[in-house]
Amino acid sequence: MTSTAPAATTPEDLLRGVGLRVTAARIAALRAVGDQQHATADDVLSSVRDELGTVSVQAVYDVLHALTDAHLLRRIEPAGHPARYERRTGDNHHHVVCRVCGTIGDVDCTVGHAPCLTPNDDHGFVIETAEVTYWGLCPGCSA
Amino acid sequence: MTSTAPAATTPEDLLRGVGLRVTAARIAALRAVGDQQHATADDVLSSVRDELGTVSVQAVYDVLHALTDAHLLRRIEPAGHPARYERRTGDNHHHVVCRVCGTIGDVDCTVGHAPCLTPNDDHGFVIETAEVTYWGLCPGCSA
DNA sequence: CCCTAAACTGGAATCATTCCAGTTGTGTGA
DNA sequence: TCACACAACTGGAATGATTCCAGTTTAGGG
Repeated sequence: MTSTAPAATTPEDLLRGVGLRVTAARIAALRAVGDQQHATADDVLSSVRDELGTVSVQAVYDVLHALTDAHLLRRIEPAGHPARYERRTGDNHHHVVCRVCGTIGDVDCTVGHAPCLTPNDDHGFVIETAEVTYWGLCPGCSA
Repeated sequence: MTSTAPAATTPEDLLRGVGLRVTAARIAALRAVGDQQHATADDVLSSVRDELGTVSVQAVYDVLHALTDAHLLRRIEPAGHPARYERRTGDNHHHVVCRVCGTIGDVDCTVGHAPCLTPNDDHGFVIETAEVTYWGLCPGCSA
């Protein structure tokens, strides 16, 4: 680790920036997801416990909700898998999910900027976002 | 309703066509999903029970799996909602989900045929399908 | 440095779905 | 036409992710 760069936004600053109280659990969770992109709530729980000792399950869910609501984290929920969290927020990127092992990769939206965002028949729905999930096999499982 | 056309493929024929045994539960489930597009397992359970009397929870899940595996049904799983089943299979259509009430609408893929199917960086994944979910508000909830 | 709302604890509950072991029923081969 | 093997179904218990709840602790503004 040896956190060299003092200039980079610290977890504390991030939290204060969105008006959230600074707590050990939040800092630890933020770092956990930074270290392990696409972490599950359970991954975060282990990671936070490694760092802080005893932390309740509920605390981790609360933290993840708070951070997600504040847009410091983004939650993705691939069908048939527990929810996963990532730090890349704000950009319109999507995901590849491996059918075999569940590994997830990030995919940038290439065609223009928001390709399928405008269906011709929207059934009168007011559409806010389009989410693309690619299903396939990861390098390891396609062997 | 008044099922006039005798030529149309019957549930029995559909089942035999894919090599599945013809059972009352399967016929009822197939009709249930036909009547109520995007039905949940629970919707199907009620519907099948209305028609046949006592049917076990497990039977409905078994039936839905069998029909899904045989491509007579397609399963969709919007984040935060129980799985839903539909009869439109084989075509590459997508879904709009209402953030408020969970109502689902079908959306045909317009841009070309499979718009976002080819991300430029696929991380070495072998991609099989692309699934698009639009999130927004249905006509009722946007009022 | 004190107090209040926000955050956290720990245990029970919920919901969709699956597991399991025993019973029933479809449809094929004799 | 019928028996029998295996697929399908029964019913009850178990699972896994997540949430609810009521009481306790703590961050940080006044």
